[in-house]
Amino acid sequence: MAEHSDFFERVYAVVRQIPYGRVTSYGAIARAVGAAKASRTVGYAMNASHTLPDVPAHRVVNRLGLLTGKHHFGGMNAMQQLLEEEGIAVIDDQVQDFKALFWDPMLEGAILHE
DNA sequence: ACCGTGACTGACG
DNA sequence: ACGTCAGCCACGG
Repeated sequence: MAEHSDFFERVYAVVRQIPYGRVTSYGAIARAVGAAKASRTVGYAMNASHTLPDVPAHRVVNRLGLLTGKHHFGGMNAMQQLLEEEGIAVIDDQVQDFKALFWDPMLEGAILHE
């Protein structure tokens, strides 16, 4: 009874595992779900994730650490504010010390076994 | 089933 | 290092 596509479910499952105060990239999630080339679709799935409370989409940025999707949060600074609440410094839509805050689902073994 | 869109990424100049 | 182009996958009309 998958109401949503399996692809979406896998994406949400990974995003939910993003630790507090950490961030990851769409590409990293895409690879974790087995679709490395579908990074764009990951963002698409995030757009529909607003219906799910356990999907911290604000912790998902592009591979450069830029808040490319902040515009989809309704407010201009909504995404940035959420990140700063977790102790993540964001300047000019750029996550500071992004490399250190980056959380790789593949490295953490958060991959879902089908 | 075809075409357009998109919260991306990698390669090239 | 920065800007631009093309490729890629999934969803909606």
